[in-house]
Parts: sequence; C-alpha cells; structure tokens
Amino acid sequence: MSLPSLPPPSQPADASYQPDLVEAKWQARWAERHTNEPDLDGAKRPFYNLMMFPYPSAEGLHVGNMFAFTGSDVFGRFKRLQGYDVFEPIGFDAFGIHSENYAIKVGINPAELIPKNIANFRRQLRRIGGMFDWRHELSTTDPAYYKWTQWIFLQLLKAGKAYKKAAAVNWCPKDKTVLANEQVINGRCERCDTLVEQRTLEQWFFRITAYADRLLRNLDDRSKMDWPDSTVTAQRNWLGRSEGAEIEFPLEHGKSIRVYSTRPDTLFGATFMVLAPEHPLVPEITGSAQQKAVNAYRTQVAAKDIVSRKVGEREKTGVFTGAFAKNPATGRMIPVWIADYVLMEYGTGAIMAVPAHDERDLEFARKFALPVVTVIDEQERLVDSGEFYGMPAAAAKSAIIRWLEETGRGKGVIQYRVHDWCISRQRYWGPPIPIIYCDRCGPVPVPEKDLPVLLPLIEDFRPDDTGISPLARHEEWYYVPCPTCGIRARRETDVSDTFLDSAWYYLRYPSTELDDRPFDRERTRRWLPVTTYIGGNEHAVLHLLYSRFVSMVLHDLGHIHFDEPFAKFRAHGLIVKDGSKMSKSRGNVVVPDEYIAKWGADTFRMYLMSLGPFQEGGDFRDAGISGPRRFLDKVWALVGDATRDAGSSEIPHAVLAKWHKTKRKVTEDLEELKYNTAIAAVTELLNLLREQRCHDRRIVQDMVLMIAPFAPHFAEECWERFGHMASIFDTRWPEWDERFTVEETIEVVVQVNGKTRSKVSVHRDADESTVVEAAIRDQVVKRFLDGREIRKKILVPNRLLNLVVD
RNA sequence: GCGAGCGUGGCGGAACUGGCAGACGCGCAGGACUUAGGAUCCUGUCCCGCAAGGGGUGCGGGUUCGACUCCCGCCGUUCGCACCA
Repeated sequence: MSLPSLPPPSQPADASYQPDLVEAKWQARWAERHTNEPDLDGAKRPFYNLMMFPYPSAEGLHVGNMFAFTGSDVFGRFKRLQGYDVFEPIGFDAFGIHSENYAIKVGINPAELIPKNIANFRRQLRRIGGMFDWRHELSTTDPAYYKWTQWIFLQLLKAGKAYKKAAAVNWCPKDKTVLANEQVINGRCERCDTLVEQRTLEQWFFRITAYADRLLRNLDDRSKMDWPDSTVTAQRNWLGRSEGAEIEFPLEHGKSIRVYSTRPDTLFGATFMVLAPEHPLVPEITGSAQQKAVNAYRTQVAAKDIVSRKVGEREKTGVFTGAFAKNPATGRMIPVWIADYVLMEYGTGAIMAVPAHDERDLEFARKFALPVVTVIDEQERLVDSGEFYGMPAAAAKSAIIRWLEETGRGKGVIQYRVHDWCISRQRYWGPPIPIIYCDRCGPVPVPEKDLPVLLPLIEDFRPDDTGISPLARHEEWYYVPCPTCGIRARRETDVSDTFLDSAWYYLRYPSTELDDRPFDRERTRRWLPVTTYIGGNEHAVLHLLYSRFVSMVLHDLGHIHFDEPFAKFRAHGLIVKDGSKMSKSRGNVVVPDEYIAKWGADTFRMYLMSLGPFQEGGDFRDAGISGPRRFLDKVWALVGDATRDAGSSEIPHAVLAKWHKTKRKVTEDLEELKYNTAIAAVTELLNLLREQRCHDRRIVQDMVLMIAPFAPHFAEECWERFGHMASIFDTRWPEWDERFTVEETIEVVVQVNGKTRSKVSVHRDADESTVVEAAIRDQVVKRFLDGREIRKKILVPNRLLNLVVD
C-alpha cells in the first residue's frame, strides 16, 4: 500500500512532538491510501471486529463512549498488526424513542435532527482515530437499511414466527397516548403527571419462546459462543427455564382450573388457589354474592400501569371469587381467589397456593386467614402427603408428576420465563411495520417488491389528543389499495421496535452498497459470524438475545450459514466520574472534545486505556492525563536517537531479556484486552532503555509497533521517521524469542518460617542444595536461622526458598 | 428479596495455577538546570521506627511451610433482575 513518493514530513526529525500536525496528517493519509478498507470479496484472513453501534444523541459521544470505542479499536488494530484483514465498520442506531422524545422536546422533526447528530458523531469518531471502514457506514433510519428490516419482518411472518395478539400497554388518559415503561414515573405520566392505566391493543409479536430451548442450549457451546460467564448467566436467567407440572384442579361443575407449579411435591399442601385478575375463567366462576367485589378489584388492577403492577409495593391484595376447586391429591375443596400477584403472562395465569412452602402464598394466607398445611419436614421429606409420606422431596417431585400423568390429572411441563417479543410501537420514529389491513382480505403483508414502506416526513409527528397514531393522521400514506384485491385498505400505523433494527445490523455492514439484497451470500460466508463483538453489558440480555434469535430464524430459513452471530463477545466496563456512572441525569458527563483538542487523540486514547482494566472500566479524573503525554514525548525523543542508531551494537543482557519479555507480555495482555497492564509493560521497557542509555534501533522500532494500537497516528509518524514508506499497520507485530526471556542469574527470595529475610543470586534452574547452600551463607539468613535445625525446605524453582525451623 | 461482581498507599490501579504486596501512572516532597518554571532531568514516597526490626490488602475465624489470592461467618459497596408460582 506504499505510495511511490511521499510528501515531505510535516516536522523535522527532531522537532518536538506536535499531536495536531501528526494526527491531521495521518487521518488524511489513511483516507487517501484507503488504509482502513479491507478487500471484502478477497480477504484471506478476515477478522470482523465489531463494536456496538451508538445511538446518535444530541450531546455527542461522551468519555464513556470514547473509552468503549477506543478499546474496540485497539483490539482491531492489534489484530491488523497480527496480519488479519480487519473489517471495522461503524454505523448509527438512530431510530427509537430516545431520538423521538428529544425531537418532541425541542420541537424539531427527528428526520431533521438525526443527520446533524450523526455528522457530529462522525466528526468525533474520525478525530479519535478509529480504524473505521467508512465506505460501509450505515444508519438504521436510512430507507436503504430499513427496507431490509421490514423484509426481515416479512420473513418471520412467512415462517409463522410473527403473529398478532392483544396485549396491555401503558396509557395516559390525559395525553391519550401510549407510554413506554420508562416514561412512567411512579405510576404517572412523565409529561403531565396523570395516573397511567393499562390498555389492551392488538400488537405484533415474534415467537422467541419457540427458540427458548435452543437459545439456552447454544450458551453451553463454547465453540459457537466464547462469551463471559456473567453475560451467559444473565441470558440463562432471562430465558428462565424451570421444570414443573401442570395440574388440573376440578371445579364444582365439570370444568377445571389448570395451574403450573415447579413444586408438585407440595401438592398436598395446596390450601387455596389464586387466579390472575384477568384470567378468563373469572367471570364464569364468580358467585353472585362476590360479583361486585370481584369486578371492582379487576377494574382497580386494570387501572394500574404495567410498571407498578409488576414492581410495585409488596402488600398483598385480592378477593374471594366464591368458587371452590378440588385439590386432586387431598380431595378437599379449596377456595379460589384472585390477586394481582399472579400474572397472566406466566405459566397458566393460575396457581395452587402452598402457604407453608412459598413466601408470597404465606403472606397472602396470613392476610386473609387462610389455612396453612406443612407437607415437608426439616429433613426435606414429605409429611401429611398420603402415599408419598416419608419420600425425599426431590424424589417426590417426579413421583407425583408420574402419578398425575397416570391418573390424567396433570403432566410434567417445562416453562420459560421469557415472553414473546412485542415489536409494535405506537410511535412515529421507526420503520413502519409492512402490513396492510383490508376489510375483505384481512391483514396482508406488503409485497417484498414494494419495500421499503417509507416513513413519511410529517409535521405533526407528536402523539396528540385524538388517540390516533401519528401515521394514521397522514391520510395519503394511511390509505392504500389492498395488494391482493385492490380495494381501499389501511396501512399498519405502528412502527417496529428499535431492537429489531439492531438485531441484524452486523449482517448488513459488509453489504451496505447492495440494494437488491440485505446481505451478500459470499461476503456473509467470508466475514460472519462476527469474530469479536465488544459492547456494554447493559445489553447482555435484550439486544444480544434478540440478535441471536434473528440469526437463528434467518439460519433456519436458509438465508445465512450460522445460527449464532457473535463468536466472541466481551463487555467493556463503565467509566465512572465522581463515584458514579457517567450519565446526563447525574450531570457528570465529560465531553471528550476539549481533552482531545488540548492533548491530542493519541494521548487521550492512551489515557483512557490505562485508567483500568478494559472489561471493568475506570475512574475518570483529568489529573492523570499528563502521564501518557509525557510517555509519548519520551518515546518521541528516543525515536529521534534511534533513527541515528545502526541497530548493530550488542544489547546488554538485562535489556535483551526485558525487550523479549515485554513483547510477550504485551501480546498476551492485548489478546485478553488488558490494555492497562500492556501499557505499563511498555512503560517499564522505556524506563529501562532510558536508564541504560540504550536506543537500539531494533528495540525502539518494536516499541513503536507495540504502541501503535493505542496511539496510531503517533506510531505512523515515528515509523515514517525510521524511513518506512508503508503504513505501520501493514507491518507485522513483533515476535519474541522465548530463549531470551529468561535471565541467566536469578534472584531467589529466601524466607525463614515464611517470612522474607533475604535474597540470593543463583544461576538459573539451580537445584535445591545449591540454593540452600547459598542461603545459609547469607548473613541475614544465618542470623534468623540462629543455629537451629532446618526441619523443612521448600523450593519454588527460580523464585523462592522457604526454610522452616523450630 | 434473588443473581453476579468488587473492597489493596493520598488517588487510578499491579500481583501468573497459593510464592518478594504496592508494578505502571498521577499526586506529593527534596534537589539539579534556569531570569522564570505549570518544561525537563535526578532522588525519595504503605505505616511505625534513628536503626535493627515490627505491622500491613474491609472485619473475625480457618486451611497451609507460605494467603490480596482458597474455605466459613460478618460488614460495606456496585451492577443486573425483580411478586415468574
């Protein structure tokens, strides 16, 4: 990639280091030389280095974002230096409620705001020196992108993985609009403070539950998914597999109530039942005397917003329906109640209450004076349980399930906590869901050839008092001929969830310039699954799970060759400022621009990467930033000396060993994203070279290579000062020779009774008797041995000797 | 409440599978060079002690020749999830 002739260097070789000049020069040159643009169709060693794309807020990238992006970029550059063809794309997750709410607040259409925000993000991302392939930039709001988001919806629909059903949403009765959960503050609308209620709307769902088992099983497959345990655990808990039984409790007149329980072993202790207030059997079974109370309770629960229903105060409430059902084990008739602590969405929406062995049931039983029967004793054995008396609880669980199945009273069932994914949003700023409602044909998918369904640019994009979705008010858009029969029909006015936009963007990146298919088959085969994905652990569940689900469906439909999209995932830590996470609401957001302007991008990058372990985050204080700058200044000066060094003089042994050890350590640390200790290792080498007045060309060049992932512009400039024409990123990462990493003479620590007393110098790999002899000759050791007999000698070769005396 | 993690100098943080606690950096102190220093260079910097030595990784126990590291019990803190039967 070298050019035949180079412009004259922007600085004389020994001028002081001026980051502004160096950074501007190399950013321009990378663009001219297409340094960061791999051959997507021919790369031999493809490495897809992906960073979670940002949501382009009006504030721009803050220091926390910069930390994350830089960490990902360091890894990409390291892999590039190791000889991989690294593809490092960037894009913008620009649809969604954040942008829309901000747009409403400032009264400007998001379609107008977002491009400005993106331009600002682009400027910041270029300034920090990311190795981005800008040819493949994407924005989820671009029709050329969301055309394919809509296409994915249609594929799921065709495959029977998308369906419509009624579901509750938060509803503000004053604003007459749907609210997202995060817009509900203490049960009130965040805008007008009105009490929020629930409303039931028809919405589109993706059948993620059908994949729950596979989403769970793949987590154990390390060859497909090299992910951190914490993320895997979070996903496992979210999917929430549980083994239990469905049990029928017969009602007085033929019908029965089906419950789900993970503890069928406690069946004999079920002394009452509780249904979710919205359970369909409730109207049927409610006695005439209870009618009024039951209806009042159901109305009251329905009026609560979803958030406080789920999170709210623990105080149990409920009413008796007047009905009784038969406990199939004891044969006793037990009362049936309704209470909002039972959720319609989980299990069967009904439970058998076993107050003796469930805290919530106990609370409820105490409040309403219901009987409590203990059926498991302290040895975890069943008591008071008929033929199962004395059986250990674990064994009883399967025995009772078997009994239920044999007698037709129930069956063993596996439940998942995860619900189907509701993708409908009653909003403006998203991709319209590609469905047309026809009075004659019903819901008709928009034909693929008619995609994208463009989001119209409308002035009145806010929700208003009419309760009609903003898109429905736009009549020339709303009414369309039915694709099947041609009569006047109506478009779906909901848009899809932002999480759908981000569930497939990694598939689009390599193929952004293609408009006849979402992703090129060959390119996908070459580059995917993503080699390394880096992002925040706040997305451990939703984004990562939805992406896995979409990949799985597309795989099963034959569109892609893999079913897990991210071969390796690592979560970056959070940058903390003044003891808490950086966020706008806390008012502790640090804008990086001024730091970069003052210190330069390379210094800032190095500073961020040395704050703490990348996967744990760090504490941002501007005090420390001078350190990395001093480091670069020193290296700059050393490079000046090294350019005049022939690189042929003999290297002192201590320096030689340190050189090779540093190469090993930095390589290993970068591989594990331990950037802070990698930087410390290079600093140690620098300190030694300065102390030894060594500026051997070979060593200093290696040092520049090791700094390159962190300070790319700086490294390029140094590389050029050494006379190299090509980009340093087309050079190979330095190798070390294991033989040189071991020193000839080793300092062995000598302990007496476990306390360090002295050190002795011995030849490498000296045997025990040699070390012991050297140790007992040592004056200090001699004093502590005090002529006593050595009872035990413990030698850790090349490290430590512990002498144990009485 | 449940789950996961974390507690080490004035500060950010090092310490391999149990083997010299405090690497590296910031800050601070002293010195050099300077008209000057918020530049640069040198020296020092866990605590007590002149020293020899002693103490020390949130607290209390344990295992071990040896514990920041492993085990048990507390305390504190952060992040998820949250009435999931």
